[in-house]
Amino acid sequence: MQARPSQAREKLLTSALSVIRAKGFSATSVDELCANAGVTKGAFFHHFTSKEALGVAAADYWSEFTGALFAAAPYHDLADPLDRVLAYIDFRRQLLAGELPDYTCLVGTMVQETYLTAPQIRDACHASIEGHALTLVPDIQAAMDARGMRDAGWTAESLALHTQVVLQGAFVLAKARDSVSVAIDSINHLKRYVTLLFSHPVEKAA
Amino acid sequence: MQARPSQAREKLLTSALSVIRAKGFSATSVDELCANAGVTKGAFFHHFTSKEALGVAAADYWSEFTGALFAAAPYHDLADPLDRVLAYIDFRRQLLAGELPDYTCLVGTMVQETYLTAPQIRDACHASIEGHALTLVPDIQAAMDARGMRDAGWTAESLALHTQVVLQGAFVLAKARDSVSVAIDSINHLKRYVTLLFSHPVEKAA
DNA sequence: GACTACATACCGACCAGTTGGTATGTAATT
DNA sequence: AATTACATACCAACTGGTCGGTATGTAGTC
Repeated sequence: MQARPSQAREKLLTSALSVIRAKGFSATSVDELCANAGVTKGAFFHHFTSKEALGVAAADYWSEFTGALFAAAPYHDLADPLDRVLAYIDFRRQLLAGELPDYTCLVGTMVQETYLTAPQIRDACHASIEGHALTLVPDIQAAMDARGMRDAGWTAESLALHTQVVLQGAFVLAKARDSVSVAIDSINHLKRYVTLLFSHPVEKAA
Repeated sequence: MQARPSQAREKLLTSALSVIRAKGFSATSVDELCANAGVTKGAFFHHFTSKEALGVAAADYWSEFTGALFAAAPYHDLADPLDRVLAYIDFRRQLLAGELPDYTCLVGTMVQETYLTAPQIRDACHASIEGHALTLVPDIQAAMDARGMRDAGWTAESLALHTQVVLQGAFVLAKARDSVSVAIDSINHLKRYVTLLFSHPVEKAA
């Protein structure tokens, strides 16, 4: 389909994932990205019309990457929907290995810098987070239905988003403390919350 | 005590709070900061040795600002420690008014960009978050002690940090969605969690 | 209270290096 | 020959930061 298969684009996107997660989007220069990827500036602007366009493409690339990662994860194999949700949380905790830039979230980092100045990047980050969160909704809803939780005062979607809130916040505090332990603690709190939600008798919404 | 009271420094710090929260630290230039504050570049570098030094000063300024805000907040007046913790969460939810840059956290935004490249800023951000979280520990601990919760499997400090995790994460998702509602939902989940933690019979740690 | 000595607060022109982006060329594939 | 995928050279604007200078104060001395 192409004269030469595009290697530069892939290399630039791969570099973008690591460099932007380490330094942030604004502080990452096009030159630095090119150097890290081992390509020239001409190649960069051949594949991306602007730095902002690369940001959008990087967020999309991140969505594909994480989509494949979680689709192949083992937590889907469990029979009970609540077990799957809890195993998802365990899986997220297991992912916290290596150095900070290796396990933090690209789109969570980018959206903080760009939500006002680059709406297209913000939208791509939003789609990435939202898309991932929505994969949890069917299991949460099934667990609620199995227990006849109708008027719980919260929705499956809001709990799915809350898991992402905890994870994003955990990354922020992990960066501030330069330590993963606070993130692990918070994920444990999250798992305890979900367990309590489904073990407690249903309370009437206020 | 001084020849002329330094107006430029104060104006620069005030500007820094709003501009950095809107655009991020890296994307905020010294020139822009000066223009926003109505001072010259000479004044900037008279008061701050570098842009990074301003970042540190802004984080410290933020700590003072928020310290005064929460010290004067009404949730301290309640008699029961658990009520104080829950009222703190309510207070945080009430603060989510106005536009996004008005209620988001300066140090949470800054630390994401600087945790690897500017350790001094990271440390100042860390101190700000940590210092605030620690103000919650005595009330949480008192609530635990009142219920004889010894081996709960979590500590007062970890729960205090978890509240900050939820808040920071809520800001991230609010920016991504350009909507405050997801933040409110997550704070409600947090309050529900704390309520459940203290209403549930103590479980043995695994 | 006038003079000296000095400190602080601020100004704005200027600098070298970097920024995102462009214009033009070339080599391989179809 | 046309298209794609790069490479090289280059640019105007902007970056953080410097520097000489000025205006305005305070403190001590006489």
